[in-house]
Amino acid sequence: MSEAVKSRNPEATRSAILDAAEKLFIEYGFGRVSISRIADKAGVTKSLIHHHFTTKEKLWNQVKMRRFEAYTKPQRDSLENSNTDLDYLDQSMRNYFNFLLHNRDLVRLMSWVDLEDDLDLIIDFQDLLELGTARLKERQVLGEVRDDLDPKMVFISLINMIIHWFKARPQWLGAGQGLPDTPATDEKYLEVMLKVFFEGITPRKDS
Amino acid sequence: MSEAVKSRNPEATRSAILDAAEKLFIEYGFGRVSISRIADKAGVTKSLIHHHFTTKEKLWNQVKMRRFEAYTKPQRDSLENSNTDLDYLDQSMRNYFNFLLHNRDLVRLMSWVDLEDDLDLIIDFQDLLELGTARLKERQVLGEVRDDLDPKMVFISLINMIIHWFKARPQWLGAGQGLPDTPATDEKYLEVMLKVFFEGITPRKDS
DNA sequence: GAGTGAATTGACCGGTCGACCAGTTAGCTT
DNA sequence: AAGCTAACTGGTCGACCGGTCAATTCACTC
Repeated sequence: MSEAVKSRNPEATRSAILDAAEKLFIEYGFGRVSISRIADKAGVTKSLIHHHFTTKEKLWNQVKMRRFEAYTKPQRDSLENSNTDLDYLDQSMRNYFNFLLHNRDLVRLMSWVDLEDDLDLIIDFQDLLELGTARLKERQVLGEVRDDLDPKMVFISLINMIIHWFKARPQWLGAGQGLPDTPATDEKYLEVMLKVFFEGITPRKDS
Repeated sequence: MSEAVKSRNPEATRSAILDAAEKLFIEYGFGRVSISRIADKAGVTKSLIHHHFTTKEKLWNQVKMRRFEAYTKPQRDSLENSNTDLDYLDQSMRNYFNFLLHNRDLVRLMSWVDLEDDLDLIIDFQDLLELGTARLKERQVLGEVRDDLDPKMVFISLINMIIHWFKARPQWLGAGQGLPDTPATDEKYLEVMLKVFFEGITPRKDS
């Protein structure tokens, strides 16, 4: 113990509890995780968790909030950025894809949240939807995007193609057979998806 | 009681239990549902559930199996069908979309299963992936589908666009604001998605 | 350095969990 | 009608659940 460690550090224990809870909740889901288990993993007494978070349900909320805020904020910033030509959109999608690739536990968390009905968290997604739609509309008036497509729906189907790749990834890659679980597979999906998407939204000159 | 009802009907009680368990598991997830609750809903004693299914985990497996078999079988039949021109593919996708639209609890069940790691169920999906890919390949050699696209990935992104619409539907439609929760919204998404998809996979003549 | 309030502890609560088991009952075979 | 097997019941088990509480310990202020 060369470092002088404060024997009391409420903020550190708080986040230690949140870290442990996050890992367990994401892995097993709220219902299958007990407070004692979280306490063990965090190296803390059960009562201390109740002291800091009152109830299991509230702890779960804090876990979700903390993680989602770190997610939606940079996402929103990115969408609010001014430059939105198609090359930039392409790059944004790649960024988003790679972000989820390296934050698969976040995707899992989103899946759990989908299955509950947490109204608080939905609002953030509405914001993102509005922003993304606005960006697509800008391109539409410039004639770079087919004008017979509702931009809102285009944005949603785009997001769906990306997110659901990671949500259902174990299913497609699973069981050894089928697709190999390598970065190359992710890359291949990304390329095909982008090709289909951009070819699909840009207007045709022929026929 | 005009009907003569057998006082013992093991097959009926079995499926009564399965029905009750299915509804509860799909709604709240495995971890949040207790055997007693299932017993109550099924109008049956707790012990009887253990008699028929031994353990809670095994009951959950039976629930999943029963529901997924009823799902994958017609799906496989449809994909094995001979006619596979693009119009037919279009119709298949509409059918699949509408099927999920009227079986949203099945989508929920799929979401729960995604979050666990049930290796048994994955195999069925592998089969469907192979079949769908083969169908797309047939069209590719005929020049109806761009040949720079990996058919496997095309099929996956197609499925992703459909399934994830229903998985994330509450999120997009939620909170009152945003998109209205009406059949018209589903219809609109379907149309945009199909337009983008077909435009995206067919070869261009220009440039 | 006395006092104060939050951090932390361990013991404990009633309730419910999944599972088990001994015993009863009904439907079938012969 | 006897006998057997599977369906079904009620009671009970120990473990663990989420949550509470009183008591202790520490870091800080004045």
